[in-house]
Parts: sequence; structure tokens; C-alpha cells
Amino acid sequence: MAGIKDVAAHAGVSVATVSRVLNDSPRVTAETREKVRDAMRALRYRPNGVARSLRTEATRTLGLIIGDILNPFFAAMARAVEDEARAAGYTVVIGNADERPEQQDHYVRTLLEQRVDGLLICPTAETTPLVEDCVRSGSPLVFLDRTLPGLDVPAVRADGTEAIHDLVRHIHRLGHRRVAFISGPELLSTGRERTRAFLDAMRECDLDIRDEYLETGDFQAASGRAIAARFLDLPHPPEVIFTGDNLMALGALDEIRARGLRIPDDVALASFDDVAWFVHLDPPITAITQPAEELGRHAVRVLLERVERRPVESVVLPARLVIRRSCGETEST
Amino acid sequence: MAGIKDVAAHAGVSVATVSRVLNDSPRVTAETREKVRDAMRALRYRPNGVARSLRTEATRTLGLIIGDILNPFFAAMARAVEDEARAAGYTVVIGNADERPEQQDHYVRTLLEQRVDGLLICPTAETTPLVEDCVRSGSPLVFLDRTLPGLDVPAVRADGTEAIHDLVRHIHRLGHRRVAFISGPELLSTGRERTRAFLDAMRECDLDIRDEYLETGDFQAASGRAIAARFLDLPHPPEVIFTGDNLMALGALDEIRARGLRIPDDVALASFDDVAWFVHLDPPITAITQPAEELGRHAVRVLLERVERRPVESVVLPARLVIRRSCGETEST
DNA sequence: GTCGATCATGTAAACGTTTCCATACACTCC
DNA sequence: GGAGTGTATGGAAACGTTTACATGATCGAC
Repeated sequence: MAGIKDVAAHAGVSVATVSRVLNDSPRVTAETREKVRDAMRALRYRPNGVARSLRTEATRTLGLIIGDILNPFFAAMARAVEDEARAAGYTVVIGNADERPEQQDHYVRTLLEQRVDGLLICPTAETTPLVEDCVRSGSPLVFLDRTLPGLDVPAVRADGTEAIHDLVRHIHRLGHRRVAFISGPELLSTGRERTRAFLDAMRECDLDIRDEYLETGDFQAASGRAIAARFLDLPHPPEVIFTGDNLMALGALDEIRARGLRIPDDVALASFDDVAWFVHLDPPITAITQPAEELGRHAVRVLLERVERRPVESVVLPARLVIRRSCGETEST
Repeated sequence: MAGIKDVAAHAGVSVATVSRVLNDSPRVTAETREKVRDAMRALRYRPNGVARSLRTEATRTLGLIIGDILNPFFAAMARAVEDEARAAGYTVVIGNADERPEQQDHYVRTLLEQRVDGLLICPTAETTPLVEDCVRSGSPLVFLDRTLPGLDVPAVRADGTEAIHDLVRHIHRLGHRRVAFISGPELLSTGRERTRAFLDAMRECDLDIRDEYLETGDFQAASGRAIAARFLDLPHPPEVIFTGDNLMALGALDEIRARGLRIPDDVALASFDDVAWFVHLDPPITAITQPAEELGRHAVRVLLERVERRPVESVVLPARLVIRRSCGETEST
């Protein structure tokens, strides 16, 4: 494949000059510029990004490690990250951790070796030595959606606390008393935060928190289904099932439908995370919606600031309750 | 950041030796190997993939350009591609063309400059000069899901013809006669293929093909909704609406629900492309399912063969009809 | 006890850029 | 007309690896 040398020879100039027109340096006559451009076209020249990166120590590439690309929430975030990055002239490499810490580490290692200019991580489970290394070595790093305690890394995330309080109040107002929660993993900040908010909100509404109504899933559909099954098998099954993410809601829905139960009469359902099709279900599912696109865009902006070594601050955006009919009909609205 | 030289100095060996242990060459004593490994750990050495790629002319990276990452079909495919590639020791860079030819070209250019070892493209619209260049220059290229006519490029795709015939027969058997189709763009091979199969199947069943029942969408939800609205406004609205992909089905569903119409009594619905939540709708949506994961995996295998300069053949996998209840109750089953 | 063979290790070139520094030429100004 | 200024261009080093080739040591066979 033709290189800068061939172009230089073909145009009758030095490689330095070719490099200059490549980088739009003003120190080139319009005339030579044209000569060089012609040579490039003639030779079908394509700049070698690898060589350029080696020399400039920059790849104009960002790494994004997400929990699960099949989760519409992450997909939406990834899409926004990609859009914002492209607008800033960066490419993004997406790594799918599949919620597995080893796989997350695999990607951290790979992307670091690939010398991405910055890294966006939605941490899966706890801090790993590799991530710590990353922080210590000062590679630009930003946490997205989830955070890791004790690490001085800026984070861009949504806060669902207020929305969860709204939801529990909504449920309470509709007359439900026995509310069960399928939480996310303790190891994830989002899992912890949502559980904590749920517990607080329950207390605030003077609702009983029963141990058998509280189980921990793994943010995947299968666990949502299994836990919903256990809830429904209880001597006193809950009146409401609230799930910690949309995938577990899907799983719970599977189980409810499989038993031929009606929503909300037999059991009500609500989900943290909203997805496009919740509105088409009968009844439409009440959910808490997170600003996925905004999170993605902010994350890129913050990361690029870090890449430029400017000081940055974490960003917290509110999640919001969307009341539909899966917990019961609201009085009037 | 520490380089191979620093490691060599620290371990008291030459850079060649360090490189050898890096590449697991057998020509190194266990003793020196250990010395070198120790030095690496001590210096927190991370191989520089950029330099390595420059030297070896290989990046162990694959490019994947898809139509729309928010489309669950593409997301599933992307996920499979990524899994298969990782298993083979490759990273994949996903480019989201958003169904826009310029953006597709942007990614082709960027990925080519980044010197990916191979490129997987789901072509958006027609052949562009850049893609032609790509073919001519012999960079390993495989089309995924969609093909481009007149180009000698291996393709991995699903064939929906048989499934569409099955669907039309199913619809016919249920007594429907007025069937409308929201097709995909003429410019996409999948759009053309599905329209053609639909027309053939209609003829086979002796069903009338009316012009006003045939409109072309762009595989996005909004166009599905707009076209469904026009169908429903017709003096003789169709009894069945069949959409060319899942996003347009979602749009049509929006419109049907907004008008308070019942499925299938007022209008039946079927979709090319199946998604997880169709089964939870009331009634569940009859759809044609494509083997997205298999397509992705095959595509990587074929591409890697091409990367190794071995001859390859196109792969065609069948799509399959999944009958649910959105076109009416089946007799017995 | 010497001659090859085998093997671990080292030296240095190459990969395709960018960029510092030098050079040569064209002006301007007095 | 010569010194000084400015500017377009070129030469060559450097980025961090891999690898062909060279080198010296060890060892077995005669």
C-alpha cells in the first residue's frame, strides 16, 4: 500500500511537505498543495493511522466498556457516546463486559494496550487491580452509570433516589401494602443505591419491609424470572413486584404471564429503567426512566476534558418516574 | 510510560529478548524469561499495541459497520460478532452508520485508516466509490445481512423468502384477503428481497396486490407509523399489515394503539424480524425470526478466512416464521 | 581435543508517520 | 546593493516494536 514516501516521490517533494498538506499546515503553497493532493489521488493513498498514532502518541480513539450490549439502556448510552465522540473527531471501541469482571478486565487490558486516549467504564462488580492500576497511572478514566467506592475517578450517572420515592408513594396511594423488590447486585453501585432508596421510601410510607420480599438478582432476565417465581410461591405473595432494571422486569413478566396472572389485579409490576415497548404492553408498565443519551453525551464531554488534562467534576442526572397502569388505575390524573 | 527498552535495561538483557518473551518464543531460557517477567511487573510495563501493529502490519482488530445499533436485530448480531472475534483474539470496532450512506463511508474511511485487519459491513443503500475502492484494493471485506449487487464480495445473510411464503399462506388460511406491506428501502437488498417474496407469495395464494397497500418505509419506527396511518385512512383499509422489520412494526403498533384499534379483529399485524417482547404483547405478534447470532458468528469466521487469504463462500441461513396470535387464532395447533 | 551443530542472546534495520532544525530563496528597507 | 526578515521546503531523528542476521557459548561425536 502506498505510503507518504511514494506520494512524495510522485509529487516531486519531500515527505515533510506531504505530511504538512496531510495536516493542513499553512506553510505550504497552494501550488504544491495541489500537486501533493493529485499524487495522493493518483496513488489511492490512505494515511496510516497506526504510524501516525505511534508518532503522535494519540489514537483519537475512546474505549467504552459496558455491562451488556443487549440491554437497551446500555445500547442507547453506547449510541449517544458514539455520536458525541464522532462529532469530536474520535472513534469509539465498545467492549461488552457481559457483566463479568474478568471480561471487563480483558477489555481494560486490550484497550490500554491499544492506547486509547481515554476510557469510559461501566464497572462490573468490584474494583480490580487492573482498574486501580489504571487510576494510579493516570490514564484518563471516567465511570459511566455506575461508580466504584474509594477511587478518585469522575463519574457520570443517574440518581434514581427521588424517582424511587415517587414510585413507592404512588404504589402506597393506590392502596398496595405488600411490596417486593428484585434488586440488582450488591456489588454494583446502582444495585446498592436502588435498594437503599427503596428501603428508605418504604419506611417513609410506613410500609412493612419483609425479608422474603427482598431478593437480589443479577440484572439479567433469567434471575428476574426465578425471583418472581419465588415471590409468587410465597404463602402471602406480594401485591407489587418492583424490579431493579428492565431485563429483570422482562423476566418477571415472563413468569407472571406463564402463570396466567393478571396485571395489576393479581400482581402489580413496576420497573427501574424504561424501554420503548413498555408502553405497548397491556397494561403499559409503570417505570423509572433514565436519561441514557444524556448520560452518554456528558460522559464523552467529561472524558475529553480529562484527556486534555483539565479538571472535571462528576455529573449526576435525575431519573424520573413515568406512571402508567401496571400498578393500578390512578384516581383521575 | 515504560517501554520494552526500559524493561530490557531493568532485566539486564537486550530488547530482542524482551520481545521474545513477550511473544512466547521458545528461544528463551526459563531463567531469563522470569527475569524479564519480573522487570515487566516492576515497571508496570504494558505492550504498545500501536508500535507492534506498525511493525507487524496487523492490528488484530475487525471493523463492523451496522445499520442501527438501537435495532435489537443489529445489537444481537453485533454482540455475536464481538464474542466470536474475542474468542479468536480480535477486538472489534463498531461503527453505527445510522442507515446513512455518508456515515457509513465515514466509518469505512476511518477504519481503513486505522488499518483494521478486516471489515464487516451491513451496506446502507447503494455502492459508494469508497466501498468499490475497498473491494479493488483487496482489503478483506464481508457483507453482513445485506448485499450489494455487482460486487464480488462474500456475504453472510438470512433468506426470508420461504418464511414470507409461509406467512402469507398462514394469513390466507385465516381468511384474510386484503394484505398491506410496509416494505424496506428499494436500495437495500433485504428491502428488495422481502418485497419480491411478498409479491410472489401473494400471487401464489391468488391474493390481490393493490398498489395502495404497498408502501416503502426506511426501516425506522417513524416511517412505520406514518405508513400504517395512511393504510388505516384508506376507504378500504387492509385487514393485515405486514412490516418489513421490527422497528416499523413498533411504529405501526403505535398507530394502531393510538387509534384504539384491536388486533387482530380490527387489523392484524405481522413483522419481519422478531424481538423478545413481541411475545408479551396482547396478542403476541406473529413474526419472522432471523438467526442474528448465527449470522454474526458466521460472518466473523468467513472474514477471518479472508484475512488469511483463504478462499471463502457466502453463507445463507433461513429465516423462520413464528406464528403467534396477531393475525388471528389458528384453528387448533 | 577439535569440529560442527545447536541454541540463547545481541545488534540493528525497518515499519510510516511527525516535527525539529537547517537551508535557500525572495523580499524589504535603508 | 547588502543586511535583515520571513517563508516554503528538505533532511533526519524519533516513536516502540519485531525480526533477520550475527555472535559466542555449550555440547556431542569422532
